[in-house]
Amino acid sequence: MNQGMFQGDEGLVTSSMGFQGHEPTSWGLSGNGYHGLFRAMNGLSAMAPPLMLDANGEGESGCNLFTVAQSNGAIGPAPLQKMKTSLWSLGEEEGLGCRRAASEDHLGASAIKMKKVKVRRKVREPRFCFKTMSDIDVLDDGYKWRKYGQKVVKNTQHPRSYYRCTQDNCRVKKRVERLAEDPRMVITTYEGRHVHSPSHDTENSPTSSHINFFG
DNA sequence: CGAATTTGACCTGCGC
DNA sequence: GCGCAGGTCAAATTCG
Repeated sequence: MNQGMFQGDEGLVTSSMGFQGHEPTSWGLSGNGYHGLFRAMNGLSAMAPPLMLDANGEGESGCNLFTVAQSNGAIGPAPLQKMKTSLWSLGEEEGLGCRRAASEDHLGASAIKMKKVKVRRKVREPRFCFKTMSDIDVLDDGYKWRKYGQKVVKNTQHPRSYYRCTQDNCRVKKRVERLAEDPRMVITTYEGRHVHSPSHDTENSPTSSHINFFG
């Protein structure tokens, strides 16, 4: 598959994924070495950087990680019969659906381009993406998103959607697109860190799995 | 009626 | 330098 990723052992997640509205702690898993995935999925809701992909000492900051999980749970508002999710962190130049890493620079700079300030952001926002076999495009990850654009990218018949966190002064963005080779697969790419907690992550998180990592 | 989405235009960077 | 491709803006439209 993608270069720069290593394919991890496969395992099964028999509960819902780390999206809101579901039991975040009732992870079921076969196989071992997947604690990192759990942390990652929880971190997902909290918009954790890739370095959160460590729990058992596996996975390090900036590492490339690829693992596969499967869920029978219902995700988001629409019940899914079956969901298959792959999660990986993105290295510096890594990106699925990203034609070139430089576009990320462009992405970062675009936020201020309207001010005619030609300062290229040196600091890349942490970003990672995961692949989900799902009928719905936008999974409920606990945050509120506003769509601000849609674009048909080359060599794909499905448009890519651009979302921004609706929270004030939270500049997290995500892109959602379907895999060209397999339209059943939804690729969600998160960029940035939330500066707040998930919008409806209050009662169903007894272990406070959605940690705010941003202090 | 306000919020969210849609969609075409525009901007920027990269490759040729 | 030009064209292409991706990302964003913002006015128009739709939705709740």
